[in-house]
Amino acid sequence: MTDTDSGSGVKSKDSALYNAVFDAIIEQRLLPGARISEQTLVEHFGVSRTVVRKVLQQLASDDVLSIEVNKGAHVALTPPALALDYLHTRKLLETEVARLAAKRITAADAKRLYKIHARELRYREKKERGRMLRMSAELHFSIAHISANEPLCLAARRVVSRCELIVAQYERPGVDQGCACVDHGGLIEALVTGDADHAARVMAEHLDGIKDKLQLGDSADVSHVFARAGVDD
Amino acid sequence: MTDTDSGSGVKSKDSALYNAVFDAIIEQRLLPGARISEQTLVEHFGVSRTVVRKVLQQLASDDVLSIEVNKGAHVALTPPALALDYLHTRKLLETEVARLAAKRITAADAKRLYKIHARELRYREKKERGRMLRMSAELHFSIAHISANEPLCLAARRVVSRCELIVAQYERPGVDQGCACVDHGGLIEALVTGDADHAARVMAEHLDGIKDKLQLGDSADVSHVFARAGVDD
DNA sequence: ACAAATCAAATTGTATACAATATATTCGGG
DNA sequence: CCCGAATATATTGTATACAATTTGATTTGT
Repeated sequence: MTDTDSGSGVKSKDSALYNAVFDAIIEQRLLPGARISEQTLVEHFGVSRTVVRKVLQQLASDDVLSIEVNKGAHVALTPPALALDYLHTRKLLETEVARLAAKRITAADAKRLYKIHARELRYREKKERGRMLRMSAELHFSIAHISANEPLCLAARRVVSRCELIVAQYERPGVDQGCACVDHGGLIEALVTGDADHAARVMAEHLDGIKDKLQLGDSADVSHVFARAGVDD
Repeated sequence: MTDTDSGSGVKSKDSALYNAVFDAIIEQRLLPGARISEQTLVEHFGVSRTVVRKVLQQLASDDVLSIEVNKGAHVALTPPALALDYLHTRKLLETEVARLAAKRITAADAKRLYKIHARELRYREKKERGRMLRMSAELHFSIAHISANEPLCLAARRVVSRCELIVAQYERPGVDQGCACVDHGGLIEALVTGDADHAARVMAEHLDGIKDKLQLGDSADVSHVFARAGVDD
């Protein structure tokens, strides 16, 4: 996202902090459930708690972290049932995003998308999983932006962000995962076609593909958390 | 909304302030564009600017007011093009809400909806327009709640709220307006049917009805602002 | 009298200080 | 040795103080 500033009262100083934390979360350097203390951010960024707290509130309203009273901020942790709701909502929003984007996409837009996709693939090569995920999200944000419907775009952004966390939480350990980012090429092609229904269909398939790679079936199963075993406490 | 507290770090003290401002906006005691100074809220509610500012941020993230740096908070003002985007997004979200709600609605849920609708009609009788609008919004919130999809519900809530402001801004002065709240009876009936597609269709028609009552056609037309004429420039 | 510049008041942004709560540690008992 | 209560530490919530910016009034010049 280029302009995190626009919209509601965010000074550029803040957005550095916002972006730093946001990126850390999306790139899985901070995993779901991880605590984020105010003090840490204060020391790391040299700003007062006032602005730290403001940014944390922002991130909470953007669905990537949750704040509990007197307990502080944690990277959002999503129970299986809620995860399904997010995936459902994401599909609703992003299929419509795809429809609108297909109708409005310009050559310049397409070029930007391909550029992001290229970067994504490059990080994939270099095994820089975090950066790859960041680019994947960026691609979805950019498509939402092209839809040129601000409220839809913002809603999509929230849901997409949270779904990145859901992937982090529920992805099958073994699976190459590839993030289904190979789909992205086809998705962009579908958009440039200009066929709204086709684009929506491809987006839907892409999202179904992501869902299928998750381990959400049996809600009680958290065994994969201890997958890299051998470690006794 | 019963529990504004849950979700992200809001202490009950705050939600009194939040609800007061939110209601004032929805009930059109504060019209789009109206300035909301921090000092005013501090004096009226006996809390510090810290919590006032926090609540204002919340309201901004809920799309009912906008905050500009160094200029403070204003009740959200929506340009015509953006209004159309909101109406479009609302339709997308609320038709899906209707679908899910139809599948999940219980007898108790239906009873609650009818109760709200009754109150709405009563305020309509008493010509208490503000309260009526509040109930109208409450009804839509409740339906969203029944859908039992949290992210969808929250997104719908934001968009519905903002659309109330859009109505306030663009409603034709003469038209009885009735808020199309007479539709609500039929909407509830459609939901209790349990037929998801039917419910979605009725919701869509309801929203189209609201849109038709607005003066959004020619984006450059702001003449109605000076409708109660006699005033030459 | 009107316009522009200057100054004063008010309002918002940020930092810090204090209060309340939660977490970690220590000490005592079983 | 382990468990629980009490205390100490750390962290969050709130209020206040100071800085920066904006807004409105006053003054000055033409």
